[in-house]
Amino acid sequence: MNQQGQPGSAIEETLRVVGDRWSILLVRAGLRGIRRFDDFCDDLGIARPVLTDRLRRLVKFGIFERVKYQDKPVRYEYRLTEAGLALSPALVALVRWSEEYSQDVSSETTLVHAPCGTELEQAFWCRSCQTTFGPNAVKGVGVNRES
Amino acid sequence: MNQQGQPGSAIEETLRVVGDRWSILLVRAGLRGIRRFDDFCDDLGIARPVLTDRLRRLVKFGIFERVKYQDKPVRYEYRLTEAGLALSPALVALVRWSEEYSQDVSSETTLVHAPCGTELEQAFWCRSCQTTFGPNAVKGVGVNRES
DNA sequence: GAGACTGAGTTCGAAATCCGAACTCAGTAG
DNA sequence: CTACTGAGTTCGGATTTCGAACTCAGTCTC
Repeated sequence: MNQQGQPGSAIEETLRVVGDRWSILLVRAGLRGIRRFDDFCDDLGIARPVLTDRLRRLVKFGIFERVKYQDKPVRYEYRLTEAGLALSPALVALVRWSEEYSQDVSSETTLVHAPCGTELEQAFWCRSCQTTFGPNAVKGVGVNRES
Repeated sequence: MNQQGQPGSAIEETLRVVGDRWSILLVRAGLRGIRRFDDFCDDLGIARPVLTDRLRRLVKFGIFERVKYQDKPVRYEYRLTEAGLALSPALVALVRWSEEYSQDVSSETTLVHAPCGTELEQAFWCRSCQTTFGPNAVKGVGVNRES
């Protein structure tokens, strides 16, 4: 799929799992506390067969886990794993982008620093330099073009 | 599409544009300096008709722009707009997640702080508190579950 | 103990997308 | 005149997606 033996297959792999219209929305729903099949279904308006498939895939890749939460009629629910929770920075970045650049929709500031209510910004942090910096100082996504 | 009149339609809108296997990869390619139709095609291994469609959509939503770069035979190329560049935090978050959690692939650390070479971390920044903080202190994605 | 209900899925056929391979079309180079 | 390039289009077949309806085990209500 990637012609030249370049690196970068990791995201391709990841996007194959998470790179569709629903998966990220499912993670977001998970973060909002939704756990049960029908609730995902109602909340997102996703078709049931698709939901079945996505959840199975997300479980397989360790983003959700299927947990029995009751015995009498055996019932399972889906919870975000640690790996799933770890997707939240990506989610936050997307939400922020949406608010800033997505046309049409009313862009209200919804993401804030909980303690103080200020709109948050996102930055990269270097623990050895003890500084924050922006995307231009990142090497590896590709800003180092070698064309 | 969203049953209850909840907020959060902004990301849905965004994911309808960017939430497929190729669009994010296209942005990443753009960041790596790729600009021309055939180069996108070769680099990603994407089918031509799909590439045509994706680029058109991304242009329509202001992520790429179609720029004439030569006259004799008129030729156009695709460049990331400011909005497109602004997707890089999301991309970085995804790459980082991939490196850390994606199974199988060799996870080499590819994202570093360019000046010093240290692996970067990602944080949220509050300009009024002048601090960085993690996802748990964010209000709005949903970490404030009310269950 | 018959009927309705619940949660978590399956099954179905129609509609939309995706794919690779081959084709187009304008302009250039030899 | 022929070959080549860049940027697409066209084609038919394969794969996904969809909504609506169905299943199935267990439970609750009378």
